[in-house]
Amino acid sequence: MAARGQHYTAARRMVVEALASFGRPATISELLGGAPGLAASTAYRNLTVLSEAGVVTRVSGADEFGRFELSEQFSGLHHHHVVCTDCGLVLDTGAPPGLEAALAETIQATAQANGFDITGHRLELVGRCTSCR
Amino acid sequence: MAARGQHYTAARRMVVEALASFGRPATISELLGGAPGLAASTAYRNLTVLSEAGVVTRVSGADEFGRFELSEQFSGLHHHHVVCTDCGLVLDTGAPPGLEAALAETIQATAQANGFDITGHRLELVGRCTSCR
DNA sequence: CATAGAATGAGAATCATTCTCAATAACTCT
DNA sequence: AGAGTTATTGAGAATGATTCTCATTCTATG
Repeated sequence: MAARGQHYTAARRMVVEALASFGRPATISELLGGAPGLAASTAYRNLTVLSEAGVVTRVSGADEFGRFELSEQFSGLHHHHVVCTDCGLVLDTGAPPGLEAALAETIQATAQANGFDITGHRLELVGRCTSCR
Repeated sequence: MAARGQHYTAARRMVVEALASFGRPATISELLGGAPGLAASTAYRNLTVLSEAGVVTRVSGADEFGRFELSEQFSGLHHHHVVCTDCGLVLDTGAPPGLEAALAETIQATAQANGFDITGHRLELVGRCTSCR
């Protein structure tokens, strides 16, 4: 962060700590609820900054709200998401080794086929959560 | 479509044909460009209707624009996406059998762990496209 | 502690998307 | 084919999440 000429301020700490306490991708309004006194414009600005710095990752669910979570290098493990098509809830879920191995092969093949420089992947399992069923 | 008390009108045909001609997930503005004379409000409305009818699928890329494509049952094969983190371009890519098998197992396990009723999955390989490199 | 650059907050501005509503088109029934 | 009923359209207004503006306040460092 400092290496980018940026400060790790109180507002940014609030954002990071609020995200950490959720343990799943949070919307901006959830974030503002979990960080009292934080201005919306500051939250958006810092989410962008933190995202560029690689601290935070933007997640897209089933609805149109942007969701954010701590990047894998800060939150711990590589993981995927389960998305509810009804209410938009997003939860974290594990990444089994067998699946990751199959993904690695696919990525290799896809990179060659499309000329993309592939840096990561996102897997979302979509369905309906317990309360929407 | 008729079973839902809805008409397959000229405007809807335009949307479907424009999407078919793209061969990849298209944004609304791309769609409007490919369907001259179509009102934006009609395009949005019909995208919602067609999506509820299962003809069209909403895809989320790296940027905040909604993208749409024909559903798998109409376009042909099950597939995944490659997303460019710079320009937001989304392309279709294949779904190798080995990967799908690994996914099926993961889905099974995840459903049990989270209580979700999982109906599908989305895989996005993220990276940078040829022109953004 | 002074200074320069970075960050903040309140509100205005943007812009994709959704809504409203009067006019028009598409089906059904006879 | 014509009348009646319901669905659809289009233009613009309204909504709402996100971004921008700018004067003020903080941070780090000499």
